[in-house]
Formats: sequence, C-alpha cells, structure tokens
Amino acid sequence: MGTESEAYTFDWRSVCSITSGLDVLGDKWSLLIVRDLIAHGTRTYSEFRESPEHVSTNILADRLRLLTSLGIIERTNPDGVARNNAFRLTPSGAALRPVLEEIGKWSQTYLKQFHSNMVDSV
Amino acid sequence: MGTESEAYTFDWRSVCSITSGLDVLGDKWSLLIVRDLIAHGTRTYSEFRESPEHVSTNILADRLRLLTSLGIIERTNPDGVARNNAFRLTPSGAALRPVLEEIGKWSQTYLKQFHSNMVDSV
DNA sequence: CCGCATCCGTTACGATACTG
DNA sequence: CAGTATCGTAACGGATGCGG
Repeated sequence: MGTESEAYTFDWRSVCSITSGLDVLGDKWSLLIVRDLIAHGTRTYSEFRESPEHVSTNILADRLRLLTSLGIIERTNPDGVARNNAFRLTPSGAALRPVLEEIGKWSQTYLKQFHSNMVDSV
Repeated sequence: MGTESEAYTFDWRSVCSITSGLDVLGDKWSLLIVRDLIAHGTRTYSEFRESPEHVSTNILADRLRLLTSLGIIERTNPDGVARNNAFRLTPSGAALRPVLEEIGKWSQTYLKQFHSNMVDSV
C-alpha cells in the first residue's frame, strides 16, 4: 500500500460521544503519546521510543500519523524534513489533560492493590 | 480451555499510573460497559448486547470476566445462576465516571468536526 | 430463550530487519 | 534518525452451537 497517507477513515460505532472518543483514543498507545507531550512539551520520534513502555516503531509511526490527521498533535516544523522534527500538542491534544489526570487518579486509587509499585505521573 | 477462569494475569508495561490504567481499560469496549452501568444502574448480558455498538458475545463475556476480576463490576446475585443475573458497578467502577465525563466532553468539543451527528451521553 | 464457549476468517499488534 | 517491510502472534468480530 501507499507509503504516504492522509485520510484516515473512521468507522464511528455510534453517535455516542464517549464511544467516539474511544473510537479514536481507545487503545493502549495513543494517550501515552499525549502523556509524553504533556510531560515534555515537544518530543521527537526517537524520544517517544525511549519512554519506558517501549512502543514499537510501526505502532508509533501509525499513531503519530493518526493523531496528526485528527489535529491532536502537529509537527513543530511542518515544512521541514522529518529528521529532528519534533511533535507537540495542538489545543485539541492539550485538552486531553483532564482525561489523563482522571485515569491516573483512578489507577492510583483502585489499581494499586494489583500493581504495588505503581507511581504518580503527569 | 477451562470453562471457569479467575486469575487474569496482567503484564504491566511500566510503573506509570496512566499506563496501568490503559493496560486495563485501554480498549474500545471496557469503558462502554461501565458507561451502560452508569446510565442504567444494572445490566444483564443481553441488555449489554442491545447497546447501539453491538459488541460480539465473546468480547462481552471476556470483558465482563476481566472487569469482575478487577473488582470494577460485580453480579447483583453473586451466588445465583447466570441467567438474568445482572451486573452493577462496584465503588471502583463508579469512580470511573469522571473519566467517562472528560472523554465525552473532549469528544463533543474536538471530534464533532469529524463526526457531525455526535450526541451527548452519560 | 439466555448466557455464554467454540470455531474461524480477518484485522491489529509487536519484534526485528532494513532503507533513504 | 525516522520511518517502512516483513512476518509471526494475538485480538477481534460474526456465526453458530449448546447447556441450563
């Protein structure tokens, strides 16, 4: 298939806003990219790779493309070459902070019994 | 494999609380089960199936088992037969309400341009 | 009927190797 | 350094079967 792609086509499962949010963000990696950008401001491809969860390259590239196409993240130098061209949050992406905060608070309260060495974040 | 199973074993990707939350809830279905229980109080297996997203039976059974094993949901009649034995939220599950609210608010603000007939919920 | 388990084709994921 | 190609594995999703 094409090496370049815009136009992610979404199959929205229903008109429910929660469902639609999960259609986009309901996976194990997308919100971690947002987390890294909240924590660090900008982040290059290889810096994302250094995060402790160690996302694989194809998943990372796919999610960066997806989040970019939805206007959640963007390149810091849109017209530059990819090399050392970092990503940052758009206002849409920055608005995900409360989602991450609530997930973090819930996990610390209700998941610690299953995962004792858990730690704060964001 | 076994018809009965407790003991879901989790591979926590890191000590980050957000990551751990996504290890558990980072998929397209688990939080929709929680949504239905917030909206309706209790819900039987077949009632979950009637939700507009139409989860398939094996996924639903798997998620109900997972959420139960983590103490997020429970049977209304723990010692009764499965038939017409509804599920409800535990305090842990009820505490996920702010997560769903934030996802819903974000989607209504930033996803409506991609999904115009989206609607409120929870 | 209701609550699943099983089967099976399709899609997504994940590790690694490789390229401009 | 920023990805893409490949390929084996796991998850998903629909259909169906089956016991209670």
